[in-house]
Amino acid sequence: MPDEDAPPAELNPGTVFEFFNEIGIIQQLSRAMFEARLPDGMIVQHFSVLNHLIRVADGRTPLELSRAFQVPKASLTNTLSGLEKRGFIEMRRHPTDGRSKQVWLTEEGRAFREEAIRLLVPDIMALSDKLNIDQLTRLTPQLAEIRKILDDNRSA
Amino acid sequence: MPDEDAPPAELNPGTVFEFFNEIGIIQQLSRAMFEARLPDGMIVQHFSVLNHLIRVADGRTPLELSRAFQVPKASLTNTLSGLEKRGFIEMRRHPTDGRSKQVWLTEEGRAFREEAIRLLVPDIMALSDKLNIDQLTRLTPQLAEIRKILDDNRSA
DNA sequence: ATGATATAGTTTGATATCGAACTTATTGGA
DNA sequence: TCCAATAAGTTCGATATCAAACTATATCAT
Repeated sequence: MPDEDAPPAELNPGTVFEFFNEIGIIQQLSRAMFEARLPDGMIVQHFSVLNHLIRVADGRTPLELSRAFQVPKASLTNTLSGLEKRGFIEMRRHPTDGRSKQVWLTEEGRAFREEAIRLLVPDIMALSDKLNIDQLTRLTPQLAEIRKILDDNRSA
Repeated sequence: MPDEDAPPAELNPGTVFEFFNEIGIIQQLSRAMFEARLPDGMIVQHFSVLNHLIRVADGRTPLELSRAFQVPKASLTNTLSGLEKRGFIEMRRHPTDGRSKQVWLTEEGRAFREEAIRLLVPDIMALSDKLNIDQLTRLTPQLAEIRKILDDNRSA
């Protein structure tokens, strides 16, 4: 059965829905691909945190991280405790705000991230044969733009 | 040894990471947005199944659905039991294969989906003011292409 | 026909997610 | 100063996810 009475072609909710549907499947597949290469019980979220601490700088607070990843702070508590248990990060008291903490990378954490990347590269290279990297490079900023709009919309 | 022909300069793994990172955040945000409008304990996966059964046709088997959504069949078992408990689907024996089952929509299921869409449309319309729908329309087939590559790569 | 193998779906158990309540610390106003 | 309101992080409980083992059925080779 087709949709309701023809709305203006571009405002069809199905268009938006299809877009998010593709996003969801890609996320599912890429997560599985990454996690297959990570050792033990490490999951993408663990790796993402290490990566973020390298890219931005360590010493971030849990709240900063939860905002960066758009997940509830309770989820971060869990992720960070996993990383701490493995000795990849250190939680220190915040120097000026007693309520807060800082997340610092350990040497083991840095080394693990490098090793993880080394393990991932072959997969990515194999994909690169098939993926159009130019296309990916063009898509990323467009996705970032959409992500920002969704994020603003959320808090609005 | 493989040839050492100059690799394209863009083969930086970071490019691919960034792409998947944006995908992940958009997925997170859009899921939260949809679920905020769904009643009770309904989650996106429930809605997606109803939607798929309408779009394709009901009478699909659980395995077909798990392939369509790229999730393990054990996850589908759980999702389907939630839908069945709410009376939105009926599980029937497969007419020719005793190992299998068929998933049929009930009237309640169809009605619920229509109602859910009605509740989602205002959000999507609000977004449409800010999102560039033409851009979205251009992006979707490109994402579908990437999704196919990832999917093939998975089973290969 | 018959046993071996493969397939559809469920169960189980372990972990991830995350809203809500809670604890502790900071801030701001009187 | 004091206390009410706010903020950072944790705990708790309920649910989702999913690999591995399991059950039941089908298919294939001999």
